[in-house]
Amino acid sequence: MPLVDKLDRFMPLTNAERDAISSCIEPEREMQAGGYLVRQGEPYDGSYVMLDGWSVRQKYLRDGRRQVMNFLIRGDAVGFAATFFKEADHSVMALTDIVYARMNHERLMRLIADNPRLGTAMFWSVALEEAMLRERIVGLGQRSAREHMAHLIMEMVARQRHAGIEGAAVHLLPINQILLSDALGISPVHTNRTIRRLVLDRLISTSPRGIEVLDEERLAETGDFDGQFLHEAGED
Amino acid sequence: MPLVDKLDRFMPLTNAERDAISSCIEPEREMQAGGYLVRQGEPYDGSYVMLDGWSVRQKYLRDGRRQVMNFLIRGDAVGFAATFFKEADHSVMALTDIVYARMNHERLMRLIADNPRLGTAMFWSVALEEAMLRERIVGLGQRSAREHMAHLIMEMVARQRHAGIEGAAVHLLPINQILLSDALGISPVHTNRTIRRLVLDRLISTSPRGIEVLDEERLAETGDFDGQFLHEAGED
DNA sequence: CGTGGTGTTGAAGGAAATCAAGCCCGGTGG
DNA sequence: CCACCGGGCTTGATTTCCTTCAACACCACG
Repeated sequence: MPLVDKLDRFMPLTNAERDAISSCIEPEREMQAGGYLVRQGEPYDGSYVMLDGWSVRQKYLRDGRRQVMNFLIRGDAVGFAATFFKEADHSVMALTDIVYARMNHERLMRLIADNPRLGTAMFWSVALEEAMLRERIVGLGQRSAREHMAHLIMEMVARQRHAGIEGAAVHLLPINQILLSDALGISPVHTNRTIRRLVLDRLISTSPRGIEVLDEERLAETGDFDGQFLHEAGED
Repeated sequence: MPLVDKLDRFMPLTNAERDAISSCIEPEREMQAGGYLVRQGEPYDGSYVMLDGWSVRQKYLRDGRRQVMNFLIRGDAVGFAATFFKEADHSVMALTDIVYARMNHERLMRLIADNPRLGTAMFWSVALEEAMLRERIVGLGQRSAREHMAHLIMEMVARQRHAGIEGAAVHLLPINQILLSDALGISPVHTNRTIRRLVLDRLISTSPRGIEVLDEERLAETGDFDGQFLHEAGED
């Protein structure tokens, strides 16, 4: 199970622990691109795990502007900490057709109570999400469009790799330029120019299906990306 | 205890629960302005609660640029979820002389195991932190300097009010313009001009000690601030 | 009475937004 | 079959916001 694998990356779990978490995951469901896992302004319906496909976490302002917080892939949890809020302050929308599962929250909380190690692992997962938000803040606040874009692409490559998504699909992002511009906080036109320049410099290439990374090393360099913030290796 | 009061705002706690949490808080300590609770690149030393004064959560890039994530006041937890990381990806620095306390993390985790309601409350606190980070992302990505500044000031006013900091001090922020510029992701010069314009419009006033809010309603309006994201009222 | 940190303001330059036009391509319908 | 349409991508020209550079005022402090 993707979530179990993700936690295992941080803290090797016993088989019993793996089974325990898995037992909180309800049967798989599917959703079409454009569907919502969480709707801004409405109550949380529960918490979920992404099993396949891409989603986006985004927030609309009253006047229609949109900010993309993050992209979600296999193994990412949705609304785990936030279910306690009475209504969602942002949305989570399926970007492609996705496979996901509901988590039985009560059961999970009970398991955490019985096994503190699982609690630690879940807290780690929440802290990881926070670290990614902080990285987006740094990108938006301090980095130029070019740096920020390079950083975001590298982040997605690294996350997909961690999630065990390998092969040709690794580098392809199902993200169009409008979406990307709302993630980087810049206009679509400027997004396009920035992409073109990265292509010209042979750092990435584009195709109708998305962006492909050509030179990871130089892309990481231009984005000042080091992956440390993903806390790849666990503490112990 | 400020942390207890904060959790209590979300989910009314029994006296036993209040005592339980308080029992995890070690004796008060003090730190001078400029000291560090968490140092970027070094291991977490533990987790803390702010009891008085102001701190700032910030991250430095390799080339010296700095981004401020957030300001911390009474009742805010530091490093609660993140202690599990092997090293900190950001710093928390005392902005004024502060009073704080260490949390006994193991004991707290054990209490959470024994009382799921406490776990829920702690998760809520973490989710609240996340919500504030998301709001900073929206501000940096979509709002103009003027909107963002108005929003940030209103956020700090609301948070201080929630933390029970009343009276004349409510509106005064011990934040200089350089710090503010690193929070808003703009240059110090532009920060100054933006402040001046807010003063000219009689939304705020400045004094050697900081910023004072003159017209909360119009300031909230120009910042598109609604406070919903602070999830003031608990779910039930 | 210098000295350094902070705030303020003007002028010039640059990064990104906006406005505008045209392209490619897949879908749809006459 | 082809005309038409719309969504996404691309590029040029102009404008706006913000940065950078520079100078100076203020004040706490040694």
